[in-house]
Amino acid sequence: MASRTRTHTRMNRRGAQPRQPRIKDIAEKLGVSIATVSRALNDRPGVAPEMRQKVLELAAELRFAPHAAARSLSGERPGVDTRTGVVCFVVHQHDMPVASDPFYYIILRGAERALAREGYHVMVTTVDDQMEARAEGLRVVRERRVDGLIMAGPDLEPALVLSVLHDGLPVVLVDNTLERTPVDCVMCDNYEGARTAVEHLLWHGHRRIAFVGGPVAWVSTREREAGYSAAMAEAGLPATALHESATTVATGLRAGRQLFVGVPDDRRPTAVFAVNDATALGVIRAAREAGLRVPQDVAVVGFDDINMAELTDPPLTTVHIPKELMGELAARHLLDLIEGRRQMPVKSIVATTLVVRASCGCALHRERG
Amino acid sequence: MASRTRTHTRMNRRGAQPRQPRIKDIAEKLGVSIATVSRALNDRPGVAPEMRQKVLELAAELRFAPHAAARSLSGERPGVDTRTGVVCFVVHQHDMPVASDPFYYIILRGAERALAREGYHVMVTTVDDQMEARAEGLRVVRERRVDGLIMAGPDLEPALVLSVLHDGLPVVLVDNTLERTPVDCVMCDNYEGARTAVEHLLWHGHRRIAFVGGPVAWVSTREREAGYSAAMAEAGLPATALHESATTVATGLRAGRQLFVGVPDDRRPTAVFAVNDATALGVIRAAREAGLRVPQDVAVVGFDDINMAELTDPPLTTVHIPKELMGELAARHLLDLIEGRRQMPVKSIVATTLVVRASCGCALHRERG
DNA sequence: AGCGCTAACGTAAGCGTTTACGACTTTATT
DNA sequence: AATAAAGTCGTAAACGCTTACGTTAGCGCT
Repeated sequence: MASRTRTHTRMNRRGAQPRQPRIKDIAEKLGVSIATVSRALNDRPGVAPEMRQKVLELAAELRFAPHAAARSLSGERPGVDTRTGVVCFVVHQHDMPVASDPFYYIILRGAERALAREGYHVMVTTVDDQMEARAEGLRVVRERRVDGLIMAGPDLEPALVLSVLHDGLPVVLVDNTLERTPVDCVMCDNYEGARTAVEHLLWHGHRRIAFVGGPVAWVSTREREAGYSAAMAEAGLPATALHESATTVATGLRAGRQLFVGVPDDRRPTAVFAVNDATALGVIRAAREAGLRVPQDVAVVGFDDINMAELTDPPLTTVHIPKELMGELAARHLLDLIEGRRQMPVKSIVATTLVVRASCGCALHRERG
Repeated sequence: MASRTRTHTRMNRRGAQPRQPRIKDIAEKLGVSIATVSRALNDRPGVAPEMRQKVLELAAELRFAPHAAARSLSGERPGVDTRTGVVCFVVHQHDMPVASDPFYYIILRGAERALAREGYHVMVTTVDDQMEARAEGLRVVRERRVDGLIMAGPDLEPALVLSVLHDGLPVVLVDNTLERTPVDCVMCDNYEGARTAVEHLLWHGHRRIAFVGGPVAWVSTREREAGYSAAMAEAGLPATALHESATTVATGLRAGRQLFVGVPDDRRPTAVFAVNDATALGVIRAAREAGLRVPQDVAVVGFDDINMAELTDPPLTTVHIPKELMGELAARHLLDLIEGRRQMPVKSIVATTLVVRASCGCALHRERG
C-alpha cells in the first residue's frame, strides 16, 4: 500500500500567504449570495446581465480560479456532471535495460497539447512489469477519479486495460490494440508501412530479405511482420523472420550476428527489414562487425523514423510514424468519449510514409555514394 | 478563459456502474461511525486494535480507495495538512520548429518514478512562448492546488517562476537557474563538462577551436561557453564563439557553414565544441558539405549524449548528462520542500562525463580508423 | 461508593462548490 | 386592478472526507 503518508508535519504550508479567493469572497464583496456568484461564473441562467458582469469583473480582478477538487466533489451526485478535468496517460515501461525510447513521450506531448486546448490536465503514470498494478489496479484511477485514460506501450497488461474498461471509464489505446474488445485505439499503419518498405527493397533487386522483430506478443511486431510476409509472398520469395525479446540496439546487434556470422554468402540475406530503428541500427553494427558494408553488401530499412535517423551512418531509410499526430488523435478520441459525443469505439490508423535515405542503397542508385 | 466548459451533457458517465465504495459504506457494514473508519484508515489514535483490523480488512475487500479530492478539500483548514499529492511538471517548449527533443521527457520519467514511489502523482503542463501564461499564471496551480512544481526548459519566463514562488509554492528548477533568487535547482556540471571536452580537443593538438552555442539567454549556453573559454584561456588561445537562436541540427548547420565556407584553411577551426549534440550533428553536416572530413579535417564534440550518439556518423564524442538522475534529484528536492524537511534552497550540480567516441579523432589515434 | 482518568467511539461542523427549491420582485396579460 | 408569468436572487443540502469535541463505559484508586 504505497500510499502517500501523512506525516506529523501537519502545517498548511501555504498558510503564510494570503490564500486564494473563494466564491464566498466575491459574494461578500458584492453583497450577494454564493449561489448567484456560482451561476454567474458558470454561465447558468437566472442572473441579471449587470450582475453577471460585475461578478466576472471582480473574479478577474481577484484572479479567482475555481477550486477544481471542490468543484468535482460537488458534482458527485446522480444526474450531475462529475468530471474532474483530468486525464491519465499511462505508459508501460519494461524494466528491461531501459530502452530510453522517447517514442511514447512524443506521443504524450501531442496528447497533452490537444487536451490542454480543451481545458483538461494530464496526469502521467508509468507502470512497470512486476508492478502491483495487477493486484490493486491503477491507484490514480481509483483515488483521483480521472475522466479517462490514454494507455500506451507494447505490452500493456490486458487485465489492467479490462479492469478500467469494466469500471466504465473511457479508454484509448495507442500503439496497441485489444482483440475481441470494444475499445478505441490509435495505431499507425504498420502493415502497409512494412509492406511498402519491403517492396522498396525488392525494387532494389533484393531476393533474400530477412525480418528482425521484437516479441511476437507485440502488436507492432506482428503487423509489421505480416506486411513483410505479404510482400515477400507476392514476390514469390520465402520469408525468414527472427524474433528478439525487445527492440533495442542490443537485440538488433544480436539478431544481426545471427544473420551474418558463419553464414555462407549465398545464404546470407542481402537486405534486412527491422521492426524499428534501434533494431536496424543494431543490425547495421553487426554487419560492420562481420565486415559487410551497408548498404552495398547488406541493405537495411527500419521503422519509426527516430529523431536522428537522418544523421546515422549511413542515413537510415525508414518508415516514418507521425507520433505527435497519434497523440493528438488519441486525445480527441478520448474527449469524444468523455463528453459523450460518441458511443461506438473506433480504431484509427494513421498513414505511415517511407522515408528514403541511404541505408537501403538509394544513394548508390543515384550515383552519389 | 480557456476553461473546461461544462456541456449540456450533464450525465454522470459512471452512473451505470456500481460506484466506488466510500467510507460510509464501510461504516455501515461494520455498524460504526464514519469517524472511526477514517481514523482507522489514517492510523490515527483512538481506535481499538480489533476494530482497526476489521476496518482495514473490509477496506481491502471492497477495494476502497479514499477520494483524493474530498480528502484534500477537507484539509483546507488552518492548521491542517492541505496537500493534494499532486506535483506539476512544467516544461517550456519553444514553438520553434519543434526541436522534438526528448531531453525533458527523460527528466520527466526520472522525476515521475521518484515521485510515484512516495505516493505522489505528476501532472504535466507544457507552456509555450506566447502563452497567456504570463497573464493568468499557471491554471494548473490555481485550480488544482498542486503541492509543488518542477520546472524545466531553457527559457522559462522568470515572471512565471517568480509568481508561483510568490504564492509560497515549492519549486525546483531543472536545467535552469534564477539568479539572485532563493530557489532550488538541479543542474548538470556544464562548466566542468565543457572544460573537460575542450581540454580533450586541446590534448588532440587542436589550436583553433570554435564554440557553437545557442542563445546567450540560456544558462546552458553561458555555462558551457564559460568552460570553453576557461580552457582556451588557460592554453593561451583565443576563443571564438558563435551564437544561434536555438540548438538544433538546423542551427548547427548554419553555424557550421559560417565556420567552414569561404574561410581560408589557416583560419578555419580544426575543431568545434558544440553546445549540444543536435548542434554538433549540424556542424558535422556543414563540414561534409564543405568537403571536410570529420574528424580528420575537423573534430567535433557535443554535449548531452543523446540516445543515438554512438550510432551517428562518426560516433559522436560528447559530454554525458545523467538525465534520469536529474529528474530524480529534482523530485527528491521537491519532496523535501513539500514535506517541510528543509527550508533553505539548495542547488544541486550533477557530474557530467566525457564519452569519447570517434568524432574527436580518438579512433584515429588508436589506429583504428 | 465516589472520584477522576483514559480509551473508544459518536456527533457534527467544515472544506469550496453546485443546484433544487422557494421567496420575492418586476413585467405582461386580462 | 388583479393576477399570472417570468426573472432574479437567497437558503440550504449535498458531494466524501477529516477532526474538534462530547459522550459513554470501563478502569483503578482512595
